[in-house]
Amino acid sequence: MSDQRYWLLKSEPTAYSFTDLMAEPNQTAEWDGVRNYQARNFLRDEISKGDWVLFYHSNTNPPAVIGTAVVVRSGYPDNTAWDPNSDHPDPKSTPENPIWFMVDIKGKGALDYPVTLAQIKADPRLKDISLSRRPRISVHPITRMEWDIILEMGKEM
DNA sequence: GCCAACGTTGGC
DNA sequence: GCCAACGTTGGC
Repeated sequence: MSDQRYWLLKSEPTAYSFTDLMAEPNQTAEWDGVRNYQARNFLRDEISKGDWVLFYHSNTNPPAVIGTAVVVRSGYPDNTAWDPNSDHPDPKSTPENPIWFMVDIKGKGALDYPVTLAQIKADPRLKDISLSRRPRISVHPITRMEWDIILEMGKEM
């Protein structure tokens, strides 16, 4: 709790959108289905309750940060991995030896305006953002400065 | 829908 | 443990 951290989580809106999150009871949902080891390590080891989250829509036009959320439960085993009826079953992961982890997040609010990937890439202050440097990971740490800049951009036309 | 980037798998 | 083949992500 003492070390406030900031993250960017990607989701394909056709699979799960920010609107879906805000429609959940208490605007809270499990962030499950991550099946990438680097992202898993962040979820298991680093994301903590109370951390802030930028919710990013990927594989859509345009890709953009669309809202904010807060982590309400730190990393714990992703039980959808051993549910054969889930969208992302992985029989190698078991309750005794879980491979995959998830967190719970609570949606806070949409930005006034989405901040597009093009805007992020065009801003020299954001040239080092993990989103640009490490494509295809669904969990990115961001800095407080990057958080502030993107939220500010989300209030402007 | 194309395809670049990169992670994962599996033969050897 | 190397690395080619294959699969996936995700911008465009």
